[in-house]
Amino acid sequence: MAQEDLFKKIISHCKEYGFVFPSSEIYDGLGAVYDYGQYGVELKNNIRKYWWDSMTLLNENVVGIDSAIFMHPTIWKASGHVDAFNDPLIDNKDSKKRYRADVLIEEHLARIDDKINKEIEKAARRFGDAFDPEQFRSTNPRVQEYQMKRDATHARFVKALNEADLDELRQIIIDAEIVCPLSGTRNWTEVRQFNLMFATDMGSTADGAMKIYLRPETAQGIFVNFLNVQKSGRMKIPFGIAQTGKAFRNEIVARQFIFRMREFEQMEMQFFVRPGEEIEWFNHWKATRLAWHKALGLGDRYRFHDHDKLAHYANAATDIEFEMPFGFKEVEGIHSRTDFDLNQHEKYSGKKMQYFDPEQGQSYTPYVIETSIGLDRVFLSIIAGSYTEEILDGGETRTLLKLPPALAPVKLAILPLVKKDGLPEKAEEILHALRFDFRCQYDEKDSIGKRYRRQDAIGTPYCITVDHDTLNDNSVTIRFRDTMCQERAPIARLGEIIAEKVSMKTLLKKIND
RNA sequence: GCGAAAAUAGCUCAGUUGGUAGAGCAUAACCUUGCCAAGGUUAGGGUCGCGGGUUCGAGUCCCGUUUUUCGCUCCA
Repeated sequence: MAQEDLFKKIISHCKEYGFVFPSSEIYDGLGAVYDYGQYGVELKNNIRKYWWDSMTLLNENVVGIDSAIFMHPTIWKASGHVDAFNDPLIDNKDSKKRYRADVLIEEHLARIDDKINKEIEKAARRFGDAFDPEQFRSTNPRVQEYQMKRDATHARFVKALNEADLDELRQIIIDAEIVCPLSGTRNWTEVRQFNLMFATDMGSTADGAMKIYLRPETAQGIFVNFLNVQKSGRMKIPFGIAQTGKAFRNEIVARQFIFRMREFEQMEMQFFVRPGEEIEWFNHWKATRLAWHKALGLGDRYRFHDHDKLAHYANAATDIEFEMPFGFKEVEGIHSRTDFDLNQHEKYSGKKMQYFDPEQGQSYTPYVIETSIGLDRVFLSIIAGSYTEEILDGGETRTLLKLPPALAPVKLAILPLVKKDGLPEKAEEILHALRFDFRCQYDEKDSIGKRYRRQDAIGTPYCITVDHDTLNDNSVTIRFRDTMCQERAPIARLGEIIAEKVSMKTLLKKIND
């Protein structure tokens, strides 16, 4: 099956079986926003719990918080989001390529620098040892001309950036005769600003209303609470703070189903360490996080993608990528963020963001290892990794989700073989005993085979079938989703048998295997 | 945001040179049956994405718009 077809089938399956619906569908939908349905929400909640428990139960030095989506606007200046999420973009009408206007101008300036340097190198070869580059630079007419042009453009550029003057940015590109690297033409559109943060007003709309942003990441809620948690929890370095929650980005292009949404959920953990020990911990979390993914049993579909080009604050970064139907895609990022964030908040807030280390007898700003994972992306990876179409002996196709049992929305279906002879009553009796422990479904409609397939489609790992023998010996059959095999078991032992298979504990233990 | 393609029932899709809207599966009820999507009878569900235009008449032709997919672009 072509990968593209597979992706379409997965999207259809998600809608048809109540996992994911397009938002506001009866009003034509809302771009890149999706709702989770009755089974989707269970799966999503289970994934979140798996992550949360793996962080806060398996690491005694990791605790959780839940910070607000609204935060003080200065936080986003300190984090760099106000600047970095405001890209001035310009399109070339001929090549249809889009560029960042500021990058085009910076590249133009760099080309002038190259020309100047080449002139200097040429002169150096000509004049030999007696050559004074600085004197040449300040006297040679050609270099002077380049330099003047460069300085003039640079001055206008800086001014335009500071004043966010988009028309002036475009004018600089036109005046400097910058051409599209692809088409070679100067046929440019207007420069447009795309702010990737959603903004709203807090307080009255009269004077004094404050423009605030919906958080584009949950990490900053952790950084600003770093000292609150450390002091109130008597935490000692190294320690971590975990948080899950919604984040919002006004993506220019948001596509590929729930892979890139404008409203999405992150699961982030910031781990605070001693400066100098960050690479060791970076490697520790890299291994730990990959093990978490692999414990799901979706096969060898993960890989690391180390960043060659690091963000200005990072000294190591890697992604964990999953092989989606549309290629290997980032599901989780692991970054060594140095002390950048805490330093920034110290600078902007004026509050000391340091930790006194009793063992070292001194204060320092901790370094941070971040693990940042997209809940919706994990959801997609699990659906994509477990969606299976199986050709049976009869030539029929069976569609099933081979979900990890601990994450399955429904753990157990309880099915009377026939809708008479007291079997439904017996089945309901079993249902009422087990539903305190497991999400169960009762179904008596249609043939038993059809009911099995319905459960396969939503990934229910086990079906309990009540037959005529049940009435005599109080035993039932357990039918397994992946193999379609059946085993007979006494009703009294069902709870214990199923619990062992579907508990979060069983999944968590696999991380260390 | 640009370009291309698409949009008909919950899903997958037919729909002839323009002439009253169809199938399979799914859903619900009943009968029959009973271990892997069985059969029968019946029912519900679509102003054909939306808005204009051409026409006696538009699912079909034209324009606009929205949404989706693919490519470009962006991705802390």
